[in-house]
Amino acid sequence: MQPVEAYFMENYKSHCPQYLALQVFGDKWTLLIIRDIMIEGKRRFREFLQSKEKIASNILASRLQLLEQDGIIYRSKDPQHKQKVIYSLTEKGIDLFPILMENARWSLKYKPVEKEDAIKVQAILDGGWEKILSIMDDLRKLHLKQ
Amino acid sequence: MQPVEAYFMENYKSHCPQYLALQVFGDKWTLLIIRDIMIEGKRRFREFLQSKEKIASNILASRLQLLEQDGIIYRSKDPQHKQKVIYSLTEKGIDLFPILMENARWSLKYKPVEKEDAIKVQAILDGGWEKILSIMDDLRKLHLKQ
DNA sequence: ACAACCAGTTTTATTTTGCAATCAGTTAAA
DNA sequence: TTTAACTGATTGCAAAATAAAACTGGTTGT
Repeated sequence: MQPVEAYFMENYKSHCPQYLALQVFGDKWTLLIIRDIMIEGKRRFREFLQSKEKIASNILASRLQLLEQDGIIYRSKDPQHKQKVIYSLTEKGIDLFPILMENARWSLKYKPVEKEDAIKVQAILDGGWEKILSIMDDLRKLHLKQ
Repeated sequence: MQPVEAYFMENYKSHCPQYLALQVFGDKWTLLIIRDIMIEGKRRFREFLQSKEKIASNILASRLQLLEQDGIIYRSKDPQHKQKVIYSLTEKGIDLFPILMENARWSLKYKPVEKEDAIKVQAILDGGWEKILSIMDDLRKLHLKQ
């Protein structure tokens, strides 16, 4: 079996778009890590550990590894500090932003979202696709090496 | 503690919109059930069991129960067939449709989606919000009792 | 009466998660 | 130059969630 075929032949149970998406971020933590990168500006292991929801370090390590394997984030090392790692988004990762926004829209309507968050989200939603695309452009400038 | 306060005081780890959304559908199966109702038109326990991804009946039962508790679906009994149960979407459930569409948009771009599915999804995405809202209206006619 | 059908439940084994402690290497201060 | 603090993790263990298969009690059609 050739590599190219192998990619499309991966033993997925189905090739439904929902199923394929949930294989990547269908769990309690993955999108929270993406949120921490996109919204909170976090880039390092220790920063992710300090989120409100208190992810365990072994779970965090495994999720970061899966996200890297999936090509949603990439790791690079701080040249000044040899052991420091910086996590960045790829284009594929930045493209998850609209999903976060739809989640937020739904939560805003049906869940007890913190007032401060609600205001921020509403401002983006009011800006429509234009606003979302401009935020994604900002993320590109921050995360993609030219 | 009064009921109304109790709702807003639920012991969530945070009141971040992403976290609150993932508490409801942050797992491998929940959104696939919603997909089966919205896209495949499934309404009954046996139908959900027959999806391509082969959900186990105990998991299905637990997810349907959680979705009902969350007010995303409701159960009703077929008056003709006493033991038959019909699952329907609430407005809160129908409002998950845009999330499915954003998931699909992402998968379409980055994952090996089945061609037939890809064509259907693309047709909806080409229609923009107008198309999405009209599909949600169709779902309302089918699921919400007047 | 009997077989097929319905929505689940039970049982058991396996996998994943959560938590705390710990690790090896690197840097900064004394 | 020891020493302490910080870095991104890893390890061991218990608890919880999931998966697979068999099974249940009731209903319906023949």
